[in-house]
Amino acid sequence: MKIMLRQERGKRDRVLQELLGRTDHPTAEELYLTLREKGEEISLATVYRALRSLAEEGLVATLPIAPADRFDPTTRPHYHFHCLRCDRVFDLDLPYKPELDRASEKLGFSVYHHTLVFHGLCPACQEKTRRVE
Amino acid sequence: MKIMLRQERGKRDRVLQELLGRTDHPTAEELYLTLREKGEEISLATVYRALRSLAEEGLVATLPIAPADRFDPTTRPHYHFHCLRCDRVFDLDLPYKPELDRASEKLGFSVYHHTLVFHGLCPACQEKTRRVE
DNA sequence: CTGAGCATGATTTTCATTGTCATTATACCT
DNA sequence: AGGTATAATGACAATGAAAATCATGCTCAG
Repeated sequence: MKIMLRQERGKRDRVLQELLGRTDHPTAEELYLTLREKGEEISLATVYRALRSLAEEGLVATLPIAPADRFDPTTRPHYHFHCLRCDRVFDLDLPYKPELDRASEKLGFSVYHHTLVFHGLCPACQEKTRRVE
Repeated sequence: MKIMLRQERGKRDRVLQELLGRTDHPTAEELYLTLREKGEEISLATVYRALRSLAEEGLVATLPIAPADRFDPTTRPHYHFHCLRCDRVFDLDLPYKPELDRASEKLGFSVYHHTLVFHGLCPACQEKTRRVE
C-alpha cells in the first residue's frame, strides 16, 4: 500500500506563506533572512528545497529576467524560443514590436526595450515526444 | 595627453569572432573549450572578461532566459518590468496576449507560454535620474 | 507502539564566476 | 630604437550560490 502525501510540511508552507505575502520577488536567501527575523527556526537548505519543489509543482514561478551566462552575437532586438525539453535556445525570425512598450509606459515606466521568450517544444523535440507516446 | 583606446585586443577579438560564428548561444565555458580545441591558447578568465566587456559595450547580448534565483508568488501569466537602475522587478497589470504565440507556432515550434519583460527606469528612478541631471 | 519513509538541519561539496597579482604585450612619446 | 605608462593576459585563489549528503527526528498506517 502506498504512503499518502504528507499534508504536514510545515516549513515548506511557511516559505510559501511568506512568499505569498510579498511582491518584491525575493531570492531564497532573502526569504530565509526574513523568516529568521520573524523568529521562524528554519535552515537555508530547507528554503532552497521548498522553493524548488514549489516551483516544480507550479505553485510559484521563477522570474524571466535575463541572466548573464549565455551569450548571443546578435544585438539587433529579436525574440527567442526556449525548448523546455532539450534546453536549446533558438533565434526567432519575427518582427520586433516596439509598440508593446506603449502599454507599460502608460503605467509610468520608462521603457528602453523588452525581451520576449516563447517556451515549449522545438520541432525536433516534438518529434521525439511523439515517438515516445 | 590621454592614451587612446587600444585597438589590439587579440584574445578578446578571437572570442568575439568565435561567438559570431555560432548560433547556439554558448556559455563562457563552452566558448573556452571550443577555442582550445581549435588550438587557441587562451585562459578561461580571459573568455569571461572578454564576454563581460563585449556585453557591456553592447557588441554582444546576453540571453533573456529565466534563471531560477528569484521567485514570484503569482503563477497566473503576467508580464514584468525590470528597472535597470535599482534592479527591482515589478509585476505589470497588463493583459496576457496568447495571440503572440501564433507567430512562433508558424515557425514550427509548439508554444506552451511566453515571458515578456520590459527594461528601463521605474517611476522612482526616473525621478532620481532627473534630479542628478 | 513500531517502523518505513519523508522532512529537516547542519555540514560539506561542487561549480561558475570573479578577484588578485605577476607577467607580458602594446602604444605613445622622445 | 629605447623607455615607460598602461592595458591585456594567464595562473591561481577566493567567493558565493546552489545542491548533495547524511544523520536525526517526525508522521502516519498498521
